[in-house]
Amino acid sequence: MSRPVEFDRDQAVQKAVHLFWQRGYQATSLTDLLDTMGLSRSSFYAAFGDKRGLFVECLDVFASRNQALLQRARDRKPPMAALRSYFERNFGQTADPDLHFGCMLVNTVIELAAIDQGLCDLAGHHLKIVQDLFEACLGDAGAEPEEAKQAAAFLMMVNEGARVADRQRISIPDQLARINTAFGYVESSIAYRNTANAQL
Amino acid sequence: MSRPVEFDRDQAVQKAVHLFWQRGYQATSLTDLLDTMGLSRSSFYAAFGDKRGLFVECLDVFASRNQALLQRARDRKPPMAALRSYFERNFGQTADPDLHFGCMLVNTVIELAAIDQGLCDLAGHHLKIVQDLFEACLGDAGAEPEEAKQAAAFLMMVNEGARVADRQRISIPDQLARINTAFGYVESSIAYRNTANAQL
DNA sequence: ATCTTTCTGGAACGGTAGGTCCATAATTAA
DNA sequence: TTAATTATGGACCTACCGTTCCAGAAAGAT
Repeated sequence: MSRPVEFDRDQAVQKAVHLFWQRGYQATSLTDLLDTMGLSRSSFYAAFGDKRGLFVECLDVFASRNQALLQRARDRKPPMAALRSYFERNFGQTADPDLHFGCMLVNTVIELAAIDQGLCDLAGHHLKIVQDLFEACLGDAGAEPEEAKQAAAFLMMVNEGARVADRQRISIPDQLARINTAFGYVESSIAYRNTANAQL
Repeated sequence: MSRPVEFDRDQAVQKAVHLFWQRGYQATSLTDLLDTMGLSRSSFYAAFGDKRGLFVECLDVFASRNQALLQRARDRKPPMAALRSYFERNFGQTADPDLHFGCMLVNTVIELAAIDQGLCDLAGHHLKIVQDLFEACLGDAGAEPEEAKQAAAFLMMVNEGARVADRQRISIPDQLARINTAFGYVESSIAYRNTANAQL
């Protein structure tokens, strides 16, 4: 009974993610969303509640895609290589400026810190999960627990910093060089620790 | 002849800086600004042109204060200590959450990247000047030119990353630990280079 | 074919945004 | 004291914001 929904919900959310990712929360108007998602006001409110509700859903989608990216690399490569590929893939992949929007989670934290604490905390929560993944990789790579925690926090700081430069359209070689510098530091630190332990 | 301006322009700009720093460009309404700065709409438009014009002025004020902070430290301390104090002062100074707004330049880059390229570029320009100051300090500390450039880019990435966490109200000890980790990496790298050179 | 249910497009809502304008108040020079 | 000039407060403007609502279109069940 009754008429079925005409639009593809998942696909509509994907497009919304792209828009929010690019322009942020405040600068994305409902009209922009409706045009991009290709549905009418009524359908929108019936399906998503309101703009903020859709944004929450988009944050979740973005975060789980992001986590899956790292998790898949972790399943397929040695731990440090997986970490590196996560960074390099996020930043060096393409020269198309239309794909350099930084990280939606980082963007959200910055834009909404003083505006909407709930959304900011949600984004922070997702970032924390990624940081935990960093820590797990570092543990796999032979870092001791305390060192893994410290290095993971450091890598998250690097990640966040890189995302800022990403939005400034830094050149890809410069970006990769910076990431390489950071990884060089971390790896030599772990290697040193491993060597020292081996000598005990 | 004629009636003089009643408000203190510099003081009004200071208050505007604080507001924009905290809330960003879009979320700060003209009404907010007028209330905080304590002047009327007419006076505002006569003195600053429009909201965007005031924001440009605020970016400049913020940037020059920021540069002066580092420059003064550089005049008074050894170069690496000056760098460190810049980071520690920006992040560890106070537990008052009302002072942890990150960096207005970083916030601007993130918020306005896809919205107002002119403002984003202006903020990026100011950040580049700070990065050049980093490079100069590292040169003073004995890093070779190429290494100084690389490490300065790295430190800017750290700076930007730290600002993101700052907006998430990360605890001060955690923040200082991350900064300490980053500086440990840089310093040991430079020290290693210096030692290796000495052995030639 | 009809009934029922649900989705859909678009008009309309109150609120607020940034910006303009003008009558009035305040000040200095003569 | 008066004339000239400029700052000021506040009403007003248009445009757009997110949201609500409703009449009507579309589709499944019988």
